[in-house]
Amino acid sequence: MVVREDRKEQILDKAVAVFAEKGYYKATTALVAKAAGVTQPYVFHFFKNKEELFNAVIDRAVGRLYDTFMQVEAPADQLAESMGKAFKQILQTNRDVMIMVMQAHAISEPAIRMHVREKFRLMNEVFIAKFEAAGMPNPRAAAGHFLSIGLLITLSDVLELPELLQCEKGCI
Amino acid sequence: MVVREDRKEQILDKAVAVFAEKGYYKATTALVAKAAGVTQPYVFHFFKNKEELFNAVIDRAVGRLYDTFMQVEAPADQLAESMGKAFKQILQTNRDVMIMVMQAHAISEPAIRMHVREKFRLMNEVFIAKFEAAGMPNPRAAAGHFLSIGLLITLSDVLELPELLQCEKGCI
DNA sequence: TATTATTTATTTATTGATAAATAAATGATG
DNA sequence: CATCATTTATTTATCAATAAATAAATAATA
Repeated sequence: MVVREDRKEQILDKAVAVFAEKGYYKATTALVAKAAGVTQPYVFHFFKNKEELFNAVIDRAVGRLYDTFMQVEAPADQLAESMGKAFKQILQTNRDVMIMVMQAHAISEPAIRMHVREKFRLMNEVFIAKFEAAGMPNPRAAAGHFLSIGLLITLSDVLELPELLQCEKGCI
Repeated sequence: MVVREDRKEQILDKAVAVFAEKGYYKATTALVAKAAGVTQPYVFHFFKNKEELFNAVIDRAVGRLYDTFMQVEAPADQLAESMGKAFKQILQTNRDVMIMVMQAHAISEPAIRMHVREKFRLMNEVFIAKFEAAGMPNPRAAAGHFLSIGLLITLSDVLELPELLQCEKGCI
């Protein structure tokens, strides 16, 4: 027997990996439950439905990404590169989080779509602010480019095509 | 009554829109059938299963993208920009094709994943060759960057967040 | 402190819906 | 009438979600 909040955290914790590996539709609530060590119906004791579960997991995941990027400190001319490295670092330390967030826009469920949209809108705003504060010349362009790198890294990782990131001299 | 091949083409033709709008899992074979003006079970007369249908649709879609990019002619120093514009053009003229291809890697079905992987591997190769032939300095980097722009444009479009592409001076 | 009441955690069993896929029947046409 | 096109009817499987039941923990009270 575990107190409610702990159990909920535990489910959220384990769900990321399931959603990242299987994708929203193939990630059954039974699989999430199993990963968390509880029974399938019990998941619905904490989350109204599967969509709400997913959105809660997304909240945490985006929070993680957010924290990591906010920690990056570098002079304007190196910030973009440092942030890019942070992306690759996250892929190594928190792969599930990255994969899940960077593929979330492919889910057509309206409630999820709306939620994901808001997350990306916010992330973009935050990135622009950070790049701007660092005194970068084109913060909006940099933010967009930064996101696009995240998408490419994820694509490369998911499809197991490292050559997509491979370029001439050290690259990214 | 229509001859077999025509009907098959018709199904493939209509399926793109359904897959693009709904995503693989929410795009039921019934919806595809309805869009093509046939009954649901009849779809299986042309495709062994849903996965095969999807892969066939992807083949066509990638072919379209391929054709469009191959048509782009520009001197080395303007090629990247011209290709970027081609992306945006495709989004306007063949939105479904673009959306579908650029989100296909989020499908976890092994047979589809493998197929999509091969398509991207090939596209990347082709892009590199094109950039190289044009005499661009870093063809691999350019190809990767090019793909990443495609991903970002798609994200921006799907989430209805035009600001992700908005940057300081005209942009992309 | 022993006993009872009440809450909180969790499971088992079940339902209803959806969707892919198969098989059998019907219709058209050369 | 034989062949190809197409539909109707049906099966099977999967899964989210609900409901009912059990077990464990905590609180109340005598």
